[in-house]
Amino acid sequence: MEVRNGYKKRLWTVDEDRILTEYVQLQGKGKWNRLARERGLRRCGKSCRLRWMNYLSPSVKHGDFSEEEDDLIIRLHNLLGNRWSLIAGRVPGRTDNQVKNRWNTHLSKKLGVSQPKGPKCKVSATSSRFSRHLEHSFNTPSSSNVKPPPSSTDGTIGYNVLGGGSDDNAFEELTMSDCYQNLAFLFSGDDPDLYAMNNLLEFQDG
DNA sequence: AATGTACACAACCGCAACACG
DNA sequence: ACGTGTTGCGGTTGTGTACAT
Repeated sequence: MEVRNGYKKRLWTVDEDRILTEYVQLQGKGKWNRLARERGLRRCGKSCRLRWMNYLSPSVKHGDFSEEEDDLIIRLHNLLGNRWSLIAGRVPGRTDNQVKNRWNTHLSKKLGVSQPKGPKCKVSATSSRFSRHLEHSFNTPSSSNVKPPPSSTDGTIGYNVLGGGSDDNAFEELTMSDCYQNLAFLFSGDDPDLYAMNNLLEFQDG
């Protein structure tokens, strides 16, 4: 087994889980590096954080995905691309890792979607940053990642500019009905990313 | 029963952004 | 303004297991 940076890649033991859980119950989340040092865990802080967020946290739902969850993920992915944390935020009890795994192992095959290749089309993480990204992208048509909006002569009103990476799928066209279908159930929330997307679609439409 | 293979999921990595002194 | 430590993200890879041969 490979050992890097003094840490092994291995599954968490019951004891390690217990130590981590006790620490979070006492000290709260955060300071993951300190936890690893103080409790003598041979894990890096990032590993501790991931274990808590993806598995030990009481808010994490375990077990099979329901059809409703699958459907939600598919629709969100259609709209947002590989923005797993944002998608996971709208699938109650599921983490970004779970959603990502679900997509990669089940849903992409089910839909016959090829895995993205080539240069990544990574969008900044936070909502506000993403909103700025969208704004910037459409103010600067020469941007390497985002094509300028085409003229709307074919019923296309929006583009999935957040796509998973390859040029082939990064700008998947969304028809009017696609967009409305996707957006209708999403805009009950107040996510600024989706608000930005809504503005984009209005811009396209107008 | 032993071995090989495919699949699902857990865990790690690199990077970028953020927080704070 | 800068440096350092921390957090969060998406992509990738290792591990365990079910199934086939």
